[in-house]
Amino acid sequence: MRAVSDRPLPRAERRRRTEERILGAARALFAEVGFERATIRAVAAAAGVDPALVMQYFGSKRELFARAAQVAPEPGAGLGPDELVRQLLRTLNLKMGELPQGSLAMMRSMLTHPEAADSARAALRDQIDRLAAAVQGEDARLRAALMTAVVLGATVGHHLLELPELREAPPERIAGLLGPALRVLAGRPAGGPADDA
Amino acid sequence: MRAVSDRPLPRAERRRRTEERILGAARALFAEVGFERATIRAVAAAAGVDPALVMQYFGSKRELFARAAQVAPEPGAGLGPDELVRQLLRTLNLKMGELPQGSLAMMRSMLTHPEAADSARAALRDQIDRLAAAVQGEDARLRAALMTAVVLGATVGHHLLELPELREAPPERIAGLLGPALRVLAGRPAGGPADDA
DNA sequence: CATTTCGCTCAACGTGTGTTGACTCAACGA
DNA sequence: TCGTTGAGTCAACACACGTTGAGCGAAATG
Repeated sequence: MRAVSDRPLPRAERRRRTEERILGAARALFAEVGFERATIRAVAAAAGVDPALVMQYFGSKRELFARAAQVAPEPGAGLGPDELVRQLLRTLNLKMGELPQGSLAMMRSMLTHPEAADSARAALRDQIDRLAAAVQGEDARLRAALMTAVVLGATVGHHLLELPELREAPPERIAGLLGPALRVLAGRPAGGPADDA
Repeated sequence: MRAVSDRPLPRAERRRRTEERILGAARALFAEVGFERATIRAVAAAAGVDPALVMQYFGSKRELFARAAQVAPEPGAGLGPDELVRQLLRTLNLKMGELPQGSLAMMRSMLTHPEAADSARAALRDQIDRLAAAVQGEDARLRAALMTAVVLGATVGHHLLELPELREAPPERIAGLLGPALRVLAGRPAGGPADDA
Protein backbone atom coordinates (compact mmCIF):
# COMPACT_ATOMS: atom_id res chain seq x y z
CA MET A 1 0.00 0.00 0.00
CA ARG A 2 2.95 2.34 -0.20
CA ALA A 3 3.03 4.30 -3.41
CA VAL A 4 6.11 5.84 -4.90
CA SER A 5 4.97 9.35 -4.01
CA ASP A 6 4.89 8.36 -0.33
CA ARG A 7 8.61 8.48 -0.26
CA PRO A 8 9.52 11.71 1.49
CA LEU A 9 10.28 14.51 -0.89
CA PRO A 10 13.52 16.41 -1.05
CA ARG A 11 13.61 19.53 1.02
CA ALA A 12 13.65 22.03 -1.83
CA GLU A 13 10.73 20.40 -3.58
CA ARG A 14 8.76 20.19 -0.35
CA ARG A 15 9.36 23.84 0.34
CA ARG A 16 8.28 24.90 -3.11
CA ARG A 17 5.07 22.93 -2.85
CA THR A 18 3.93 24.27 0.50
CA GLU A 19 4.85 27.77 -0.57
CA GLU A 20 2.69 27.38 -3.65
CA ARG A 21 -0.09 25.88 -1.56
CA ILE A 22 -0.03 28.87 0.79
CA LEU A 23 0.12 31.27 -2.11
CA GLY A 24 -2.84 29.59 -3.76
CA ALA A 25 -4.91 29.75 -0.60
CA ALA A 26 -3.93 33.38 -0.13
CA ARG A 27 -4.88 34.30 -3.69
CA ALA A 28 -8.27 32.64 -3.32
CA LEU A 29 -9.04 34.27 0.02
CA PHE A 30 -7.78 37.73 -0.95
CA ALA A 31 -9.79 37.51 -4.15
CA GLU A 32 -12.91 36.49 -2.28
CA VAL A 33 -12.98 38.84 0.72
CA GLY A 34 -10.20 41.37 0.19
CA PHE A 35 -7.13 42.26 2.19
CA GLU A 36 -8.70 43.27 5.48
CA ARG A 37 -11.11 40.38 5.96
CA ALA A 38 -8.61 37.76 4.85
CA THR A 39 -6.71 36.64 7.94
CA ILE A 40 -3.37 34.91 8.07
CA ARG A 41 -5.03 32.28 10.22
CA ALA A 42 -7.65 31.55 7.58
CA VAL A 43 -5.03 31.35 4.82
CA ALA A 44 -2.99 28.96 6.93
CA ALA A 45 -6.02 26.82 7.67
CA ALA A 46 -6.96 26.65 3.99
CA ALA A 47 -3.41 25.61 3.18
CA GLY A 48 -3.37 23.06 5.99
CA VAL A 49 -0.52 24.76 7.77
CA ASP A 50 0.31 26.65 10.93
CA PRO A 51 -0.16 30.44 10.83
CA ALA A 52 3.40 30.93 11.99
CA LEU A 53 4.65 29.17 8.90
CA VAL A 54 2.98 31.73 6.68
CA MET A 55 4.89 34.45 8.47
CA GLN A 56 8.11 32.50 8.18
CA TYR A 57 7.61 32.14 4.43
CA PHE A 58 6.42 35.61 3.56
CA GLY A 59 7.47 37.84 6.44
CA SER A 60 4.26 39.79 6.87
CA LYS A 61 0.66 39.90 5.72
CA ARG A 62 1.39 42.82 3.43
CA GLU A 63 4.22 40.98 1.72
CA LEU A 64 2.04 37.92 1.35
CA PHE A 65 -0.56 40.08 -0.33
CA ALA A 66 2.02 41.68 -2.59
CA ARG A 67 3.15 38.23 -3.71
CA ALA A 68 -0.39 36.88 -4.10
CA ALA A 69 -1.98 39.87 -5.80
CA GLN A 70 0.37 40.36 -8.68
CA VAL A 71 -1.32 41.35 -11.89
CA ALA A 72 0.09 39.92 -15.09
CA PRO A 73 1.21 42.73 -17.38
CA GLU A 74 -0.84 42.65 -20.56
CA PRO A 75 0.97 42.41 -23.86
CA GLY A 76 0.42 44.78 -26.79
CA ALA A 77 3.43 46.76 -27.95
CA GLY A 78 3.16 49.73 -30.30
CA LEU A 79 0.11 48.72 -32.31
CA GLY A 80 -2.39 50.67 -34.32
CA PRO A 81 -5.62 51.86 -32.75
CA ASP A 82 -7.91 49.29 -34.34
CA GLU A 83 -5.63 46.38 -33.61
CA LEU A 84 -5.29 47.56 -30.04
CA VAL A 85 -9.03 47.83 -29.61
CA ARG A 86 -9.37 44.34 -31.01
CA GLN A 87 -6.84 43.03 -28.57
CA LEU A 88 -8.44 44.94 -25.75
CA LEU A 89 -11.64 43.15 -26.59
CA ARG A 90 -9.88 39.83 -26.78
CA THR A 91 -8.39 40.18 -23.32
CA LEU A 92 -11.74 41.49 -22.11
CA ASN A 93 -13.23 38.38 -23.63
CA LEU A 94 -10.84 36.31 -21.56
CA LYS A 95 -11.58 38.48 -18.56
CA MET A 96 -15.23 37.61 -18.92
CA GLY A 97 -14.42 33.94 -18.75
CA GLU A 98 -12.02 33.41 -15.92
CA LEU A 99 -9.78 36.11 -14.56
CA PRO A 100 -6.57 35.02 -12.83
CA GLN A 101 -7.02 35.02 -9.08
CA GLY A 102 -4.02 37.26 -8.62
CA SER A 103 -5.72 40.03 -10.55
CA LEU A 104 -8.98 39.43 -8.74
CA ALA A 105 -7.19 39.69 -5.42
CA MET A 106 -5.70 43.02 -6.39
CA MET A 107 -8.93 44.42 -7.78
CA ARG A 108 -10.96 43.28 -4.80
CA SER A 109 -8.81 45.36 -2.49
CA MET A 110 -7.97 48.29 -4.72
CA LEU A 111 -10.55 50.60 -3.15
CA THR A 112 -9.65 49.95 0.48
CA HIS A 113 -6.02 48.79 0.64
CA PRO A 114 -3.56 51.57 -0.24
CA GLU A 115 -0.90 49.29 -1.72
CA ALA A 116 -3.48 47.50 -3.83
CA ALA A 117 -4.64 50.91 -5.01
CA ASP A 118 -1.08 51.75 -6.04
CA SER A 119 -0.80 48.49 -7.97
CA ALA A 120 -4.10 49.15 -9.69
CA ARG A 121 -3.13 52.68 -10.62
CA ALA A 122 0.16 51.48 -12.03
CA ALA A 123 -1.51 48.79 -14.11
CA LEU A 124 -4.15 51.19 -15.39
CA ARG A 125 -1.54 53.79 -16.18
CA ASP A 126 0.34 51.28 -18.29
CA GLN A 127 -2.75 50.44 -20.24
CA ILE A 128 -3.58 54.11 -20.69
CA ASP A 129 -0.07 54.69 -21.99
CA ARG A 130 -0.43 51.94 -24.56
CA LEU A 131 -3.84 53.13 -25.69
CA ALA A 132 -2.83 56.78 -25.80
CA ALA A 133 0.13 55.95 -28.02
CA ALA A 134 -2.21 54.21 -30.42
CA VAL A 135 -5.03 56.72 -30.39
CA GLN A 136 -3.02 59.89 -30.98
CA GLY A 137 -4.72 63.21 -31.53
CA GLU A 138 -5.96 66.02 -29.32
CA ASP A 139 -7.07 64.48 -26.05
CA ALA A 140 -5.60 61.05 -26.67
CA ARG A 141 -4.78 60.47 -23.03
CA LEU A 142 -8.27 61.30 -21.87
CA ARG A 143 -9.78 59.04 -24.50
CA ALA A 144 -7.39 56.28 -23.48
CA ALA A 145 -8.26 56.76 -19.82
CA LEU A 146 -11.96 56.57 -20.60
CA MET A 147 -11.50 53.42 -22.65
CA THR A 148 -9.62 51.92 -19.73
CA ALA A 149 -12.36 53.01 -17.34
CA VAL A 150 -14.95 51.32 -19.55
CA VAL A 151 -13.12 48.01 -19.38
CA LEU A 152 -12.61 48.53 -15.66
CA GLY A 153 -16.30 49.09 -15.11
CA ALA A 154 -17.24 45.99 -17.06
CA THR A 155 -14.72 43.89 -15.19
CA VAL A 156 -15.75 45.17 -11.78
CA GLY A 157 -19.42 44.76 -12.60
CA HIS A 158 -18.90 41.24 -13.84
CA HIS A 159 -16.36 39.67 -11.51
CA LEU A 160 -16.55 41.64 -8.31
CA LEU A 161 -20.12 42.87 -8.06
CA GLU A 162 -21.37 39.93 -10.11
CA LEU A 163 -24.18 41.75 -11.88
CA PRO A 164 -26.44 39.02 -13.25
CA GLU A 165 -26.84 40.68 -16.67
CA LEU A 166 -23.09 40.52 -17.22
CA ARG A 167 -22.64 37.07 -15.75
CA GLU A 168 -25.30 35.47 -17.91
CA ALA A 169 -24.39 37.06 -21.20
CA PRO A 170 -21.94 35.19 -23.44
CA PRO A 171 -18.57 36.94 -23.54
CA GLU A 172 -18.68 37.37 -27.31
CA ARG A 173 -21.88 39.34 -27.09
CA ILE A 174 -20.43 41.63 -24.45
CA ALA A 175 -17.37 42.17 -26.60
CA GLY A 176 -19.62 42.70 -29.61
CA LEU A 177 -21.49 45.49 -27.86
CA LEU A 178 -18.51 47.07 -26.16
CA GLY A 179 -16.41 47.07 -29.32
CA PRO A 180 -18.20 49.87 -31.20
CA ALA A 181 -18.42 51.93 -28.05
CA LEU A 182 -14.67 51.62 -27.53
CA ARG A 183 -14.00 52.47 -31.15
CA VAL A 184 -16.12 55.59 -30.79
CA LEU A 185 -14.15 56.52 -27.73
CA ALA A 186 -10.94 55.93 -29.66
CA GLY A 187 -12.11 58.44 -32.22
CA ARG A 188 -12.73 56.16 -35.21
CA PRO A 189 -16.46 55.95 -35.35
CA ALA A 190 -17.70 53.12 -37.54
CA GLY A 191 -16.55 50.80 -40.28
CA GLY A 192 -13.43 48.85 -39.60
CA PRO A 193 -13.30 45.12 -38.95
CA ALA A 194 -16.06 43.11 -37.39
CA ASP A 195 -16.76 43.36 -33.71
CA ASP A 196 -16.59 39.82 -32.52
CA ALA A 197 -13.37 38.52 -31.05
CA MET B 1 -18.51 88.44 25.82
CA ARG B 2 -21.39 86.00 25.96
CA ALA B 3 -23.13 85.57 22.63
CA VAL B 4 -26.68 84.49 22.18
CA SER B 5 -25.70 81.07 20.93
CA ASP B 6 -23.92 80.37 24.21
CA ARG B 7 -27.21 79.84 25.86
CA PRO B 8 -27.62 76.09 26.26
CA LEU B 9 -29.68 74.49 23.55
CA PRO B 10 -32.84 72.50 24.10
CA ARG B 11 -32.36 68.77 24.43
CA ALA B 12 -33.91 67.74 21.13
CA GLU B 13 -31.94 70.27 19.15
CA ARG B 14 -28.75 69.29 20.87
CA ARG B 15 -29.35 65.63 20.14
CA ARG B 16 -30.04 66.28 16.47
CA ARG B 17 -26.87 68.30 16.10
CA THR B 18 -24.51 65.79 17.65
CA GLU B 19 -26.15 63.00 15.68
CA GLU B 20 -25.56 64.93 12.48
CA ARG B 21 -22.01 65.68 13.55
CA ILE B 22 -21.31 61.98 14.13
CA LEU B 23 -22.99 61.06 10.86
CA GLY B 24 -20.91 63.61 8.99
CA ALA B 25 -17.68 62.34 10.48
CA ALA B 26 -18.72 58.76 9.71
CA ARG B 27 -19.54 59.60 6.10
CA ALA B 28 -16.19 61.29 5.62
CA LEU B 29 -14.20 58.48 7.19
CA PHE B 30 -16.11 55.67 5.49
CA ALA B 31 -15.71 57.46 2.17
CA GLU B 32 -12.00 57.91 2.71
CA VAL B 33 -10.85 54.53 4.01
CA GLY B 34 -13.83 52.18 3.73
CA PHE B 35 -15.77 50.19 6.27
CA GLU B 36 -13.01 48.02 7.72
CA ARG B 37 -10.36 50.66 8.28
CA ALA B 38 -12.79 53.22 9.65
CA THR B 39 -12.99 52.70 13.41
CA ILE B 40 -15.72 53.81 15.75
CA ARG B 41 -13.03 55.45 17.83
CA ALA B 42 -11.80 57.51 14.90
CA VAL B 43 -15.32 58.58 13.99
CA ALA B 44 -15.96 59.60 17.58
CA ALA B 45 -12.70 61.53 17.75
CA ALA B 46 -13.50 63.37 14.50
CA ALA B 47 -16.90 64.26 15.90
CA GLY B 48 -15.42 65.34 19.24
CA VAL B 49 -17.34 62.76 21.16
CA ASP B 50 -16.86 59.59 23.20
CA PRO B 51 -16.89 56.29 21.27
CA ALA B 52 -19.59 54.95 23.56
CA LEU B 53 -21.89 57.73 22.45
CA VAL B 54 -21.67 56.58 18.85
CA MET B 55 -22.87 53.15 19.91
CA GLN B 56 -25.63 54.68 21.98
CA TYR B 57 -26.81 56.67 18.99
CA PHE B 58 -26.52 54.06 16.24
CA GLY B 59 -26.40 50.70 17.99
CA SER B 60 -23.57 49.12 16.05
CA LYS B 61 -20.89 49.92 13.53
CA ARG B 62 -22.85 48.22 10.78
CA GLU B 63 -25.94 50.28 11.49
CA LEU B 64 -23.84 53.42 11.55
CA PHE B 65 -22.49 52.50 8.15
CA ALA B 66 -25.96 51.75 6.84
CA ARG B 67 -27.12 55.20 7.96
CA ALA B 68 -24.02 56.97 6.65
CA ALA B 69 -23.66 55.20 3.32
CA GLN B 70 -27.08 55.73 1.89
CA VAL B 71 -27.09 56.43 -1.80
CA ALA B 72 -29.61 58.96 -3.03
CA PRO B 73 -31.91 57.32 -5.57
CA GLU B 74 -31.49 59.00 -8.92
CA PRO B 75 -34.53 60.47 -10.62
CA GLY B 76 -35.59 59.71 -14.17
CA ALA B 77 -38.98 58.09 -14.63
CA GLY B 78 -40.08 56.48 -17.86
CA LEU B 79 -38.18 58.59 -20.35
CA GLY B 80 -37.06 57.99 -23.89
CA PRO B 81 -33.61 56.61 -24.59
CA ASP B 82 -31.99 59.84 -25.75
CA GLU B 83 -33.38 61.86 -22.89
CA LEU B 84 -32.23 59.22 -20.46
CA VAL B 85 -28.74 59.21 -21.90
CA ARG B 86 -28.68 62.97 -21.65
CA GLN B 87 -29.73 62.83 -18.06
CA LEU B 88 -27.26 60.05 -17.37
CA LEU B 89 -24.57 62.37 -18.66
CA ARG B 90 -25.88 65.24 -16.60
CA THR B 91 -25.71 63.26 -13.38
CA LEU B 92 -22.34 61.92 -14.47
CA ASN B 93 -21.35 65.51 -14.98
CA LEU B 94 -22.34 66.20 -11.43
CA LYS B 95 -20.59 63.04 -10.34
CA MET B 96 -17.40 64.36 -11.86
CA GLY B 97 -17.66 67.49 -9.77
CA GLU B 98 -18.50 66.47 -6.26
CA LEU B 99 -20.18 63.22 -5.38
CA PRO B 100 -22.18 63.11 -2.12
CA GLN B 101 -20.11 61.53 0.62
CA GLY B 102 -22.80 58.98 1.34
CA SER B 103 -22.44 57.55 -2.15
CA LEU B 104 -18.68 57.65 -1.91
CA ALA B 105 -18.82 55.78 1.38
CA MET B 106 -20.91 53.05 -0.17
CA MET B 107 -18.82 52.77 -3.29
CA ARG B 108 -15.56 52.71 -1.36
CA SER B 109 -16.67 49.62 0.51
CA MET B 110 -18.73 47.89 -2.14
CA LEU B 111 -15.98 45.41 -3.07
CA THR B 112 -15.12 44.33 0.46
CA HIS B 113 -18.13 44.89 2.69
CA PRO B 114 -21.01 42.51 1.89
CA GLU B 115 -23.78 44.90 2.90
CA ALA B 116 -22.24 47.70 0.88
CA ALA B 117 -22.10 45.29 -2.04
CA ASP B 118 -25.80 44.61 -1.63
CA SER B 119 -26.57 48.32 -1.60
CA ALA B 120 -24.46 48.83 -4.68
CA ARG B 121 -26.12 45.98 -6.54
CA ALA B 122 -29.55 47.31 -5.65
CA ALA B 123 -28.69 50.81 -6.85
CA LEU B 124 -27.17 49.51 -10.07
CA ARG B 125 -30.12 47.22 -10.67
CA ASP B 126 -32.45 50.19 -10.37
CA GLN B 127 -30.50 52.13 -12.93
CA ILE B 128 -30.34 49.13 -15.23
CA ASP B 129 -34.10 48.80 -14.95
CA ARG B 130 -34.62 52.41 -15.93
CA LEU B 131 -32.22 52.21 -18.84
CA ALA B 132 -33.57 48.88 -20.07
CA ALA B 133 -37.09 50.27 -20.13
CA ALA B 134 -35.89 53.15 -22.28
CA VAL B 135 -33.65 51.17 -24.62
CA GLN B 136 -36.03 48.38 -25.56
CA GLY B 137 -35.11 45.83 -28.17
CA GLU B 138 -33.34 42.47 -28.22
CA ASP B 139 -30.73 42.56 -25.49
CA ALA B 140 -31.93 45.73 -23.84
CA ARG B 141 -31.00 44.58 -20.36
CA LEU B 142 -27.47 43.72 -21.37
CA ARG B 143 -27.05 47.04 -23.13
CA ALA B 144 -28.43 48.82 -20.06
CA ALA B 145 -26.08 46.88 -17.80
CA LEU B 146 -23.10 47.80 -19.96
CA MET B 147 -24.09 51.47 -19.99
CA THR B 148 -24.31 51.32 -16.22
CA ALA B 149 -20.93 49.60 -16.04
CA VAL B 150 -19.42 52.36 -18.18
CA VAL B 151 -20.62 55.04 -15.80
CA LEU B 152 -19.48 52.92 -12.87
CA GLY B 153 -16.02 52.57 -14.34
CA ALA B 154 -15.70 56.28 -14.95
CA THR B 155 -16.88 57.09 -11.44
CA VAL B 156 -14.60 54.58 -9.78
CA GLY B 157 -11.66 55.69 -11.89
CA HIS B 158 -12.28 59.31 -11.09
CA HIS B 159 -13.35 59.44 -7.45
CA LEU B 160 -11.96 56.30 -5.87
CA LEU B 161 -8.81 55.50 -7.81
CA GLU B 162 -8.28 59.13 -8.70
CA LEU B 163 -6.77 58.59 -12.10
CA PRO B 164 -5.07 61.87 -13.02
CA GLU B 165 -6.41 61.89 -16.59
CA LEU B 166 -9.98 61.88 -15.29
CA ARG B 167 -9.34 64.29 -12.44
CA GLU B 168 -7.77 66.92 -14.60
CA ALA B 169 -10.21 66.84 -17.47
CA PRO B 170 -13.17 69.24 -17.33
CA PRO B 171 -16.41 67.36 -16.68
CA GLU B 172 -18.04 68.60 -19.88
CA ARG B 173 -15.31 67.08 -21.96
CA ILE B 174 -15.67 63.74 -20.25
CA ALA B 175 -19.41 63.86 -20.81
CA GLY B 176 -18.80 64.93 -24.39
CA LEU B 177 -16.65 61.89 -25.07
CA LEU B 178 -18.72 59.42 -23.09
CA GLY B 179 -22.00 60.55 -24.63
CA PRO B 180 -21.53 59.08 -28.11
CA ALA B 181 -20.17 55.87 -26.64
CA LEU B 182 -23.23 55.53 -24.43
CA ARG B 183 -25.53 56.27 -27.36
CA VAL B 184 -23.83 53.56 -29.37
CA LEU B 185 -24.34 51.17 -26.49
CA ALA B 186 -27.97 52.20 -26.34
CA GLY B 187 -28.32 51.20 -29.97
CA ARG B 188 -28.84 54.59 -31.57
CA PRO B 189 -25.55 55.27 -33.27
CA ALA B 190 -25.12 58.86 -34.29
CA GLY B 191 -27.05 62.03 -34.91
CA GLY B 192 -29.33 63.14 -32.14
CA PRO B 193 -28.78 66.20 -29.98
CA ALA B 194 -25.42 67.62 -29.09
CA ASP B 195 -23.20 65.84 -26.61
CA ASP B 196 -22.40 68.45 -24.08
CA ALA B 197 -24.43 68.66 -20.95
C1' DC C 1 26.72 7.28 12.97
C1' DA C 2 27.04 12.04 14.75
C1' DT C 3 25.90 16.54 13.84
C1' DT C 4 23.84 20.21 11.68
C1' DT C 5 20.21 22.14 9.02
C1' DC C 6 15.58 23.35 8.39
C1' DG C 7 10.47 22.64 7.66
C1' DC C 8 7.01 22.99 10.82
C1' DT C 9 4.25 23.41 15.11
C1' DC C 10 2.98 25.19 19.71
C1' DA C 11 1.97 28.52 22.93
C1' DA C 12 1.99 32.95 23.85
C1' DC C 13 2.43 38.23 23.65
C1' DG C 14 0.81 42.85 22.54
C1' DT C 15 -2.41 45.56 20.40
C1' DG C 16 -6.54 47.42 18.51
C1' DT C 17 -11.19 46.54 17.98
C1' DG C 18 -16.51 46.68 18.82
C1' DT C 19 -19.21 46.84 22.57
C1' DT C 20 -21.10 47.34 27.47
C1' DG C 21 -22.45 49.01 32.15
C1' DA C 22 -21.99 52.15 35.76
C1' DC C 23 -21.58 56.81 36.55
C1' DT C 24 -21.92 62.37 36.17
C1' DC C 25 -24.30 66.33 35.55
C1' DA C 26 -27.19 69.59 33.35
C1' DA C 27 -31.87 70.24 31.33
C1' DC C 28 -36.57 69.28 32.11
C1' DG C 29 -41.43 68.85 34.23
C1' DA C 30 -44.52 69.26 38.19
C1' DT D 1 -37.64 73.60 44.35
C1' DC D 2 -37.12 68.72 43.90
C1' DG D 3 -37.22 64.46 41.66
C1' DT D 4 -36.71 62.59 36.90
C1' DT D 5 -34.94 62.20 32.50
C1' DG D 6 -31.43 61.86 29.23
C1' DA D 7 -27.02 63.47 26.92
C1' DG D 8 -22.47 62.37 27.49
C1' DT D 9 -18.17 60.20 29.68
C1' DC D 10 -15.12 56.69 31.83
C1' DA D 11 -13.19 52.43 32.46
C1' DA D 12 -13.27 48.05 31.25
C1' DC D 13 -14.39 43.50 28.98
C1' DA D 14 -13.99 39.91 25.47
C1' DC D 15 -12.24 38.84 21.36
C1' DA D 16 -9.57 38.43 17.05
C1' DC D 17 -5.75 39.73 14.92
C1' DG D 18 -0.59 39.93 13.31
C1' DT D 19 3.48 38.54 14.97
C1' DT D 20 7.30 36.17 17.72
C1' DG D 21 10.49 32.79 19.91
C1' DA D 22 11.29 28.34 21.66
C1' DG D 23 11.13 23.80 20.55
C1' DC D 24 10.49 19.10 17.90
C1' DG D 25 11.61 15.81 14.53
C1' DA D 26 13.08 14.42 10.18
C1' DA D 27 16.11 15.24 6.25
C1' DA D 28 20.72 16.61 4.82
C1' DT D 29 25.82 16.47 5.44
C1' DG D 30 30.43 14.88 6.83
